[in-house]
Amino acid sequence: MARPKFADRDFLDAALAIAAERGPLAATVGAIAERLGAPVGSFYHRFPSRNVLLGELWLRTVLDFQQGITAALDAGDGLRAALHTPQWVRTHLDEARLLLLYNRDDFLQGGWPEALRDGVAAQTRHMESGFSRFAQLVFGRAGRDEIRRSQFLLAELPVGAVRQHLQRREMPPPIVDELIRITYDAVIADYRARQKR
Amino acid sequence: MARPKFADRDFLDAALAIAAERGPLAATVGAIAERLGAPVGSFYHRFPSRNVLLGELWLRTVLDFQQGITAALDAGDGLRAALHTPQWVRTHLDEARLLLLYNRDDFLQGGWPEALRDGVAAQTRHMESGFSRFAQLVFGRAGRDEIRRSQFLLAELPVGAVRQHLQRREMPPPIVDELIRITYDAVIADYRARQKR
DNA sequence: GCCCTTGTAGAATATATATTCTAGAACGTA
DNA sequence: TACGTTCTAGAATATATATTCTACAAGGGC
Repeated sequence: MARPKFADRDFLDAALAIAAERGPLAATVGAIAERLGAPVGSFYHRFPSRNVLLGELWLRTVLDFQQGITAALDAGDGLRAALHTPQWVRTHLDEARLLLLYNRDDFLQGGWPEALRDGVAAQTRHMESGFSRFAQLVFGRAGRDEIRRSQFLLAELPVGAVRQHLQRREMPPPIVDELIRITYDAVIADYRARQKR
Repeated sequence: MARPKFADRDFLDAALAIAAERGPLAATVGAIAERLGAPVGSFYHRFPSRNVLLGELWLRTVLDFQQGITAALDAGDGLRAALHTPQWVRTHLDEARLLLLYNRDDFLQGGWPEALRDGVAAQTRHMESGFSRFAQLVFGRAGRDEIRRSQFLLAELPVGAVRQHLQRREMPPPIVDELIRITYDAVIADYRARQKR
């Protein structure tokens, strides 16, 4: 038995399942290895530390999530970008719990490992550029106020609307999309009305 | 030195400060005692366990928070109830971080202690009755759809709008109240429009 | 067939943290 | 003033968890 019996991927998936079920804290090295039937030695052959594993899991997840929003922005469809969150949550319940129910920094213990700093910084930039693009798209301008409204419509609003369902491990019902839609229209209409004054 | 040098309150306050600064996980018994200059023995004279301390801290905080919302509902002012969150956050930054940035069940480790179960259950009921009252007040009815909209306007929306500022430890700027107001009006207007059809 | 590389396997170790335990001090009271 | 209760004080203990270490096995290249 020397050729790979477990892949990096297996450990990441096991950690995801545990974190989604019982919170990131429960994703201990022991629990992950046990769920996979692997010895902890194998774990440390793949990952230098628990924090690196969790960090990579978080990054892989957030990248997948953001991809849908980016695609909607590429298509010039702001509303679809805002509605991406409930959509994605419906098909990625476990990943969504991990990503939307915990703060990035409480997810792993101690700080982010040096090795992933760049990845996190890149992700942050990508997110910020998303807000800018959204602002430009729906408000025609990306100043302080427009960016703030974009954060609200693209992130705070959809995540907020979806949270209680995630907590209960349920798929978000249609009313969630409806509330997002209503708010989306209202904030944009308000902005335009304000421009006239 | 035998008469009380430290009160229950002191431990709760120390725990709050640490939790607000570095997250609830950092509020270890050792850290709390150290911050206070108290020995851990004194801690265990007041509280049977760390979980009970954290639980009591959470309960005392949520009760204070809810009081303002209840008062607004008593006055029949739905918008003020929705705007209570940013208001309260401005004057209770530490408490707000603790309450709004973490899930109730991730806040303490393991489950809630038996001794506090009743308190938590009462709090849940109080919250639910708040949603009902709000629904009745602004929608004139408290059915499934009206309750869901109330949760959105009273909880998800204000908490979502305030979150990024809490994470940065900053007071929410006026735009937050503005966004809440806009959304509030829009969701209610939409509901009324829907009634006519 | 022999050896080297890559993993498996799981015991050993280090550390953090909650909790318990033993000693002793101060205040109020008889 | 002697005593008991209430706390302070901090050492001792138990446990969970990350991480390291040692042993060995299987497949591939020589």
